[in-house]
Amino acid sequence: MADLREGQPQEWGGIWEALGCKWTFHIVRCLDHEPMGFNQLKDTIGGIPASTLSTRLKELGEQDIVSRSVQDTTPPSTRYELTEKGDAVADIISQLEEIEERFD
Amino acid sequence: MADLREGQPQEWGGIWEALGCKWTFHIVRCLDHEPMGFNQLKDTIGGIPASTLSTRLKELGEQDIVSRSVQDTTPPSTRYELTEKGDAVADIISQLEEIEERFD
DNA sequence: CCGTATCCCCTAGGATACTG
DNA sequence: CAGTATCCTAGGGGATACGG
Repeated sequence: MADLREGQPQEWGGIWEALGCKWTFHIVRCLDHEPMGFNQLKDTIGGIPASTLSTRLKELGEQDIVSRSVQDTTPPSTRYELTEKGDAVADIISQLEEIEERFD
Repeated sequence: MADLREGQPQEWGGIWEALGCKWTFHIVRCLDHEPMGFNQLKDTIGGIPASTLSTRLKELGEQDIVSRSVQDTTPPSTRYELTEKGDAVADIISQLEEIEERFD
Protein backbone atom coordinates (compact mmCIF):
# COMPACT_ATOMS: atom_id res chain seq x y z
CA MET A 1 0.00 0.00 0.00
CA ALA A 2 2.29 2.65 -1.23
CA ASP A 3 -0.39 5.23 -1.43
CA LEU A 4 -2.72 5.56 1.44
CA ARG A 5 -4.16 8.84 0.28
CA GLU A 6 -5.31 7.71 -3.13
CA GLY A 7 -6.23 4.09 -2.85
CA GLN A 8 -7.88 4.40 0.52
CA PRO A 9 -10.98 6.55 0.56
CA GLN A 10 -11.08 6.09 4.28
CA GLU A 11 -10.43 9.46 5.83
CA TRP A 12 -10.69 10.61 9.37
CA GLY A 13 -14.19 11.79 10.07
CA GLY A 14 -17.53 10.16 9.51
CA ILE A 15 -18.22 7.08 11.57
CA TRP A 16 -14.77 7.16 13.08
CA GLU A 17 -14.98 10.57 14.55
CA ALA A 18 -18.48 9.88 15.82
CA LEU A 19 -17.63 6.54 17.41
CA GLY A 20 -14.64 8.00 19.13
CA CYS A 21 -16.72 10.41 21.15
CA LYS A 22 -17.12 9.48 24.74
CA TRP A 23 -20.82 8.65 24.89
CA THR A 24 -21.56 7.48 21.39
CA PHE A 25 -21.40 3.76 21.87
CA HIS A 26 -23.57 4.02 24.97
CA ILE A 27 -26.22 5.75 22.89
CA VAL A 28 -26.11 3.17 20.15
CA ARG A 29 -26.27 0.34 22.66
CA CYS A 30 -29.32 1.83 24.35
CA LEU A 31 -31.15 2.28 21.10
CA ASP A 32 -30.22 -1.22 20.09
CA HIS A 33 -32.48 -2.51 22.83
CA GLU A 34 -35.39 -0.27 21.96
CA PRO A 35 -36.22 3.09 20.46
CA MET A 36 -36.74 5.83 23.01
CA GLY A 37 -37.13 9.55 23.60
CA PHE A 38 -34.61 12.17 24.57
CA ASN A 39 -34.98 12.22 28.33
CA GLN A 40 -35.52 8.50 28.52
CA LEU A 41 -32.26 8.05 26.71
CA LYS A 42 -30.60 10.56 28.99
CA ASP A 43 -31.79 8.79 32.14
CA THR A 44 -30.99 5.33 30.85
CA ILE A 45 -27.45 6.22 30.01
CA GLY A 46 -26.97 8.20 33.17
CA GLY A 47 -24.46 10.97 33.64
CA ILE A 48 -24.57 12.42 30.17
CA PRO A 49 -25.37 16.15 29.98
CA ALA A 50 -28.33 17.07 27.80
CA SER A 51 -26.16 19.35 25.70
CA THR A 52 -23.75 16.55 24.94
CA LEU A 53 -26.53 14.10 24.15
CA SER A 54 -28.02 16.64 21.79
CA THR A 55 -24.75 17.06 19.96
CA ARG A 56 -24.05 13.35 19.67
CA LEU A 57 -27.56 12.65 18.46
CA LYS A 58 -27.18 15.23 15.75
CA GLU A 59 -23.91 13.70 14.61
CA LEU A 60 -25.38 10.23 14.57
CA GLY A 61 -28.26 11.60 12.55
CA GLU A 62 -25.90 13.06 9.99
CA GLN A 63 -24.16 9.72 9.72
CA ASP A 64 -27.52 8.03 9.14
CA ILE A 65 -26.99 5.86 12.16
CA VAL A 66 -29.92 7.18 14.15
CA SER A 67 -33.24 8.49 12.93
CA ARG A 68 -35.53 10.95 14.68
CA SER A 69 -39.30 11.02 14.45
CA VAL A 70 -41.81 13.17 16.26
CA GLN A 71 -44.96 11.52 17.51
CA ASP A 72 -48.07 13.67 17.57
CA THR A 73 -49.42 12.15 20.74
CA THR A 74 -50.28 13.43 24.18
CA PRO A 75 -47.90 14.26 25.55
CA PRO A 76 -45.96 14.91 22.34
CA SER A 77 -42.82 12.85 22.25
CA THR A 78 -39.81 12.27 20.10
CA ARG A 79 -38.45 8.89 19.21
CA TYR A 80 -34.91 8.01 18.32
CA GLU A 81 -34.14 4.69 16.75
CA LEU A 82 -31.38 2.97 14.86
CA THR A 83 -31.46 2.98 11.10
CA GLU A 84 -30.47 -0.06 9.09
CA LYS A 85 -26.95 1.27 9.07
CA GLY A 86 -27.24 1.85 12.81
CA ASP A 87 -28.11 -1.78 13.34
CA ALA A 88 -24.99 -2.80 11.50
CA VAL A 89 -22.91 -0.47 13.65
CA ALA A 90 -24.51 -1.81 16.82
CA ASP A 91 -23.61 -5.29 15.73
CA ILE A 92 -19.99 -4.29 15.36
CA ILE A 93 -19.96 -2.69 18.77
CA SER A 94 -21.10 -6.00 20.20
CA GLN A 95 -18.27 -7.78 18.47
CA LEU A 96 -15.80 -5.31 19.89
CA GLU A 97 -17.11 -6.00 23.37
CA GLU A 98 -16.80 -9.72 22.79
CA ILE A 99 -13.18 -9.19 21.91
CA GLU A 100 -12.52 -7.38 25.16
CA GLU A 101 -14.12 -10.19 27.10
CA ARG A 102 -12.36 -12.91 25.20
CA PHE A 103 -8.93 -11.43 25.78
CA ASP A 104 -9.62 -10.29 29.28
CA MET B 1 -28.71 6.41 36.90
CA ALA B 2 -30.46 3.15 36.71
CA ASP B 3 -28.54 0.41 35.04
CA LEU B 4 -30.05 -0.46 31.73
CA ARG B 5 -29.35 -4.14 32.11
CA GLU B 6 -27.05 -6.09 34.27
CA GLY B 7 -24.07 -7.78 32.81
CA GLN B 8 -22.54 -5.10 30.66
CA PRO B 9 -20.11 -3.04 32.63
CA GLN B 10 -18.67 -1.53 29.47
CA GLU B 11 -17.10 1.70 30.58
CA TRP B 12 -15.51 4.42 28.57
CA GLY B 13 -11.84 3.78 28.11
CA GLY B 14 -9.93 0.79 26.86
CA ILE B 15 -10.44 -0.07 23.23
CA TRP B 16 -13.01 2.65 22.81
CA GLU B 17 -10.81 5.49 23.82
CA ALA B 18 -7.97 4.13 21.76
CA LEU B 19 -10.00 3.59 18.61
CA GLY B 20 -11.49 7.04 18.86
CA CYS B 21 -8.14 8.72 18.50
CA LYS B 22 -7.56 10.26 15.14
CA TRP B 23 -4.81 8.04 13.77
CA THR B 24 -5.46 4.76 15.47
CA PHE B 25 -7.36 2.95 12.79
CA HIS B 26 -4.80 3.99 10.20
CA ILE B 27 -2.11 2.39 12.29
CA VAL B 28 -4.03 -0.83 12.72
CA ARG B 29 -4.80 -0.97 9.03
CA CYS B 30 -1.17 -0.55 8.09
CA LEU B 31 -0.01 -3.24 10.44
CA ASP B 32 -2.75 -5.51 9.20
CA HIS B 33 -0.97 -5.69 5.87
CA GLU B 34 2.43 -6.36 7.32
CA PRO B 35 4.53 -5.72 10.41
CA MET B 36 6.81 -2.72 10.12
CA GLY B 37 9.11 -0.33 11.93
CA PHE B 38 8.51 3.08 13.37
CA ASN B 39 9.55 5.31 10.50
CA GLN B 40 8.18 2.97 7.92
CA LEU B 41 4.86 3.19 9.66
CA LYS B 42 5.16 6.93 9.87
CA ASP B 43 5.89 7.30 6.16
CA THR B 44 3.23 4.85 5.09
CA ILE B 45 0.53 6.60 7.01
CA GLY B 46 1.75 10.01 6.00
CA GLY B 47 1.09 13.18 7.92
CA ILE B 48 1.27 11.76 11.40
CA PRO B 49 3.77 13.45 13.72
CA ALA B 50 6.31 11.16 15.32
CA SER B 51 5.23 12.24 18.77
CA THR B 52 1.64 11.29 18.09
CA LEU B 53 2.60 7.97 16.57
CA SER B 54 4.68 7.22 19.61
CA THR B 55 1.77 7.94 21.93
CA ARG B 56 -0.73 5.90 19.93
CA LEU B 57 1.64 2.98 19.67
CA LYS B 58 2.09 2.98 23.42
CA GLU B 59 -1.65 2.97 23.99
CA LEU B 60 -2.18 0.18 21.51
CA GLY B 61 0.53 -1.74 23.30
CA GLU B 62 -1.22 -1.33 26.63
CA GLN B 63 -4.41 -2.61 25.07
CA ASP B 64 -2.53 -5.63 23.73
CA ILE B 65 -3.48 -4.74 20.21
CA VAL B 66 0.04 -4.16 18.97
CA SER B 67 3.26 -5.80 20.06
CA ARG B 68 6.74 -4.36 19.83
CA SER B 69 9.90 -6.33 19.29
CA VAL B 70 13.46 -5.19 18.80
CA GLN B 71 15.54 -6.93 16.18
CA ASP B 72 19.23 -7.27 16.87
CA THR B 73 20.28 -6.71 13.30
CA THR B 74 22.31 -4.13 11.46
CA PRO B 75 21.00 -1.58 11.52
CA PRO B 76 19.04 -2.37 14.65
CA SER B 77 15.34 -2.02 13.99
CA THR B 78 12.07 -2.25 15.78
CA ARG B 79 9.07 -4.15 14.55
CA TYR B 80 5.48 -3.49 15.38
CA GLU B 81 2.86 -6.07 14.59
CA LEU B 82 -0.69 -6.92 15.48
CA THR B 83 -1.37 -9.34 18.27
CA GLU B 84 -4.10 -11.94 18.05
CA LYS B 85 -6.41 -9.41 19.62
CA GLY B 86 -5.17 -6.83 17.15
CA ASP B 87 -6.12 -9.08 14.26
CA ALA B 88 -9.63 -9.28 15.63
CA VAL B 89 -9.80 -5.51 15.92
CA ALA B 90 -8.50 -5.09 12.38
CA ASP B 91 -11.22 -7.40 11.17
CA ILE B 92 -13.84 -5.24 12.80
CA ILE B 93 -12.39 -2.11 11.29
CA SER B 94 -12.79 -3.72 7.90
CA GLN B 95 -16.41 -4.45 8.62
CA LEU B 96 -16.98 -0.84 9.61
CA GLU B 97 -15.50 0.29 6.33
CA GLU B 98 -17.73 -2.11 4.45
CA ILE B 99 -20.69 -0.54 6.16
CA GLU B 100 -19.71 2.92 5.03
CA GLU B 101 -19.34 1.72 1.47
CA ARG B 102 -22.55 -0.21 1.51
CA PHE B 103 -24.61 2.73 2.69
CA ASP B 104 -22.75 5.28 0.67
C1' DC C 1 -41.32 16.65 27.89
C1' DC C 2 -37.57 18.21 24.51
C1' DG C 3 -34.22 20.32 23.63
C1' DT C 4 -30.56 24.68 22.51
C1' DA C 5 -27.29 28.45 24.28
C1' DT C 6 -23.27 29.67 26.95
C1' DC C 7 -19.26 29.51 29.31
C1' DC C 8 -15.22 27.25 31.35
C1' DC C 9 -11.74 23.91 31.63
C1' DC C 10 -8.88 20.50 30.27
C1' DT C 11 -6.42 17.63 27.32
C1' DA C 12 -5.42 15.40 22.82
C1' DG C 13 -3.26 16.81 18.56
C1' DG C 14 0.36 18.74 16.16
C1' DA C 15 4.81 21.42 15.05
C1' DT C 16 9.40 21.66 16.21
C1' DA C 17 13.56 20.34 18.01
C1' DC C 18 16.64 17.29 20.05
C1' DT C 19 18.94 12.40 21.73
C1' DG C 20 20.37 7.22 21.49
C1' DC D 1 16.60 4.38 12.24
C1' DA D 2 13.74 5.07 16.66
C1' DG D 3 12.04 7.62 19.37
C1' DT D 4 11.28 11.53 23.60
C1' DA D 5 10.75 16.53 25.24
C1' DT D 6 8.29 20.96 24.86
C1' DC D 7 5.14 24.21 23.94
C1' DC D 8 0.73 25.89 21.82
C1' DT D 9 -4.08 25.93 20.65
C1' DA D 10 -8.44 24.33 19.04
C1' DG D 11 -12.32 22.10 20.37
C1' DG D 12 -14.84 18.51 22.99
C1' DG D 13 -16.88 17.48 27.66
C1' DG D 14 -19.65 19.13 31.20
C1' DA D 15 -22.47 22.27 34.30
C1' DT D 16 -25.84 25.64 34.33
C1' DA D 17 -29.52 28.17 32.58
C1' DC D 18 -33.02 29.10 29.64
C1' DG D 19 -36.80 28.49 25.53
C1' DG D 20 -40.54 25.38 22.63
